[in-house]
Amino acid sequence: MTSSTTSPGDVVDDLHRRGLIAQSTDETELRAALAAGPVTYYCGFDPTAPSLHVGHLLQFMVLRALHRAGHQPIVLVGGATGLIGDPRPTSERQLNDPAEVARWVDRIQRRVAPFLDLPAAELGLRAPIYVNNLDWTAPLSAIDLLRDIGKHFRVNRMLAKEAVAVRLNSDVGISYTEFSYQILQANDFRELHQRHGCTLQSGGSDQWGNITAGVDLVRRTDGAPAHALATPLLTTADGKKIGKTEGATVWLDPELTSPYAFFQYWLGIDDADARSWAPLFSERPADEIAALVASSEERPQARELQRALAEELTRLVHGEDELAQAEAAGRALFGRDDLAALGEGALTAALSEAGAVQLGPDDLVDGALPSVAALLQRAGLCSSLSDARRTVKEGGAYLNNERVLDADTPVPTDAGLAGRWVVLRRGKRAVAGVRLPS
RNA sequence: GGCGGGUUGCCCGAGUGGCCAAUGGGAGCGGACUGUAAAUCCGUCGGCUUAGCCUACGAAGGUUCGAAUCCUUCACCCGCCA
Repeated sequence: MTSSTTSPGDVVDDLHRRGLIAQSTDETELRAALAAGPVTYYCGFDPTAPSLHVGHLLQFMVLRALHRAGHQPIVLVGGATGLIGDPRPTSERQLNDPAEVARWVDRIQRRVAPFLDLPAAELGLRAPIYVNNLDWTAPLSAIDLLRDIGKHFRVNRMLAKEAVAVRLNSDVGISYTEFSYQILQANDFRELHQRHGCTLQSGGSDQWGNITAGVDLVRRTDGAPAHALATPLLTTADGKKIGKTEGATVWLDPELTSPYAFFQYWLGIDDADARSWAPLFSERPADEIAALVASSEERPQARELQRALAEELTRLVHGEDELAQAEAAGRALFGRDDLAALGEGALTAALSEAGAVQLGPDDLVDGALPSVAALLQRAGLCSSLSDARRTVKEGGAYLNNERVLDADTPVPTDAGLAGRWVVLRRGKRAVAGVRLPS
C-alpha cells in the first residue's frame, strides 16, 4: 500500500487536489463537520446490471479517501431504487425483473466489499456498513410515503431538478415512476441519518439533484445538518463514457471482465485520459503522480502512467495475485517473443487469462479441425460466422501470430503449440486460446 | 374523452408501392501509419450451408404480381384541446 491515512479535516483538501470534488454543499460547514470528528457518510449504487463498472470505481476512490481519514462509510446497494429507475436524460428505463434485481444486489455486494474491507482491517479503521434500501423501502405503504415523506416535497422544486427538467423538455417525457425516484433516494439519506447518524452523501454529479433532495429532507424532518459531495462526470478526451472498450463495458466483476482484460483496459487508455485521470484514480502521493505525468509527456511510448494506473487499480479490484497473472499474460501475448518459444505453462496461464476454449473430440469433422472462422467464433472473438469471415477478409485475423488468408480452410493439425494450444487473435489486441483435442 | 403528430438497423436520421438489407452521420470493428495512445486515411458494419437464401422498418391482419412505403385494428410515445 502506497497510501497513508489523512487527518479527518484535511481530507477535503486531498479530494480537491485529486479533482474528486465537482460540487459540494457549503464547504466551510462540511470541513468543520469533518474536522470535528468521525462523520458517517454514504454512497449508493443501483443494481442496473450484474456488476458495477469502471465508472463506479470513482465513487470508491471517494469512499476510500474519507474512510482513510477516519470516517465511517456506509455502502448502499439500491435494491429498491433499482426497481424504480433513476431518470436518464435520453429515455425512460426498462423496468427489470425484481428477482433479477435481487440477484444483482447480492452479486454486487459480494464483489464490492473488499474495496473497503482490506484497508479497514489493516489500518484499524471503522468497519464499513453495508445496507440495501429495499429493507426500509419495501415495507413503506403508499399512505406512509405520501403522508410522511411526500408532504416535504414541493413539486415545483422536483420539476426543477435537472434530471427531470431535461426529460420534460424532451419528447420522451417522464413517467410518474421515474419522477418519484428522487423521493426514494432522499428517503434513503433520511433513513440512514436516523439509523446510523449519517450526515454526508457522495455520488456522481449526475446524482446531484437526488443527493440534494436528501440533504433537504434530512434537514427538514430531522432538523440536522447534512452535507453532500459530488464527483465530476468523467468522459474520455473525445467525449465518450469511461470504461467502454471494443463496444463492451469494463466490469468490476472478474466473471464479466477478466482481470487480464481489466488490466489491458487501463494500459490502453490514451495519453490525455491517463494524465487527467491519474490523480482521480491513483492513491499515490501527489509528487509521485506528478513525476509519472511528466514522464508520460517526455516518453509517452513507455506508457509508465498507464501501467501505474493499470497496476494500482487491478490490485484494488482483483487483488495482488490476479494482478501478477494479468501482467504475466500481457507480457506473454504482447511480448516480442516468438509464441512457439513459450512453454506450456506460460501459454496456459496467459491464455486462460485472455480467454480460452477447449475443443473436444466431437469438434472434429472427419478427423479435421474446424475452420478458422468457426474457431474465431467459438473463441468469442467474432460474434458470428459472417463476422469471422469478414474479419479474415479484412486481414484482421491471426493464427499463432500469422495473418489468416482463408476463413474456411480447416486449421492445420500441426498448428498446435506447446500443450496443443492455438493462439487466435483479432486485430491488435483481442487474443484467445483454443486448446486442440489430443 | 376529442384532435393532430410520431414509432426505421447499436444511436441519430433519410426513405411515402418495385432500382431497399434500406441514403447519410455517429459509434463499433478491421487495415495502413504509430507507442497495445491520439489524429488521419482506407475498408467494413442483420444472419446463414455466402455471388444464393432467410429474417427485418412498433404488433397483428389486409390490398397488390410486388409494401418500410397503401388500408384496418391494437400497443406505446409526444403535443394541443376538454
